[in-house]
Amino acid sequence: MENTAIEPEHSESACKGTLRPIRDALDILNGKWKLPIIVALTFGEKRFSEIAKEIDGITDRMLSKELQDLVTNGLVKRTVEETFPVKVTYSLTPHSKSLDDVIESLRKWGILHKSYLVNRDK
Amino acid sequence: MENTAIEPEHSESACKGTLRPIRDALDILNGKWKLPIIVALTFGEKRFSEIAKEIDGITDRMLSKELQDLVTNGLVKRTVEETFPVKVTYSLTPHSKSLDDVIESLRKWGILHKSYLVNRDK
DNA sequence: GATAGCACTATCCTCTATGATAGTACAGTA
DNA sequence: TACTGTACTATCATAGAGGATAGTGCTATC
Repeated sequence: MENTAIEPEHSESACKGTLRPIRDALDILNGKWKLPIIVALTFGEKRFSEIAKEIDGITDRMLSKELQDLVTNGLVKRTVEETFPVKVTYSLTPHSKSLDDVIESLRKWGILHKSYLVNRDK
Repeated sequence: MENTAIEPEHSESACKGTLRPIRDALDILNGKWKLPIIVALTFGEKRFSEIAKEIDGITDRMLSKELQDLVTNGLVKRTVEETFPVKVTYSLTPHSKSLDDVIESLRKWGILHKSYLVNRDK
């Protein structure tokens, strides 16, 4: 057993190295609503009910919870204007703007996938 | 009430138009494992157990199930070599290669997010 | 003969994401 | 006075994602 396919135990595989940041990203962006919420806010700051109106099917409960998550992770800023009644506004942070490429590539791929399905099913 | 902010009911908001393909994409790529599996296969075709080795934490059951999903959606090709014993190989399809941009942007953002966290917490 | 690898499948179980519904406190409007 | 809008929170329920464990039929290896 002098040379049973020596594994490079010192340097992990390139694959694992690539996988790590991707899994980190997915941990933050997981779920059905986080990216849609961020996308909605790329069109400008919005109030709670305005976001709800843009995203079909989301419930108040989900929107509230996901917004909190996003604020905690530094991806959304919550601003309260001390008027009567208070006005609450949500907007993107510089950090969430760095998601532009992710969003754009996902959008393009969504379109591509749809046309793929059309071609396949005919 | 002659002009109470007429909504453009004919043309939906730009926001909703952008959201649709993104939600389509997320529907296909959802879950913890699909993208990691595709990433693993970008490093070349692999056998079942080889994929399992690259992706920490995945169980056989999940890998099997997710691979089936991916094959169904045209994102992975399953090849059986009729040797003894049979050798099963998984590889990407041309269509899944169109995910390159998504994966690369996600990888970059994962790295960026990590350094964001480091800067924020100090 | 025992064990290990391969590519799975079958059960069972738990937990979390998501959904449905209702309620709150206040203000403005008809 | 009744209703609506705003920005939520609370409670309850459920489907399904995901995990743990074991088994299968075959072969190759110790």
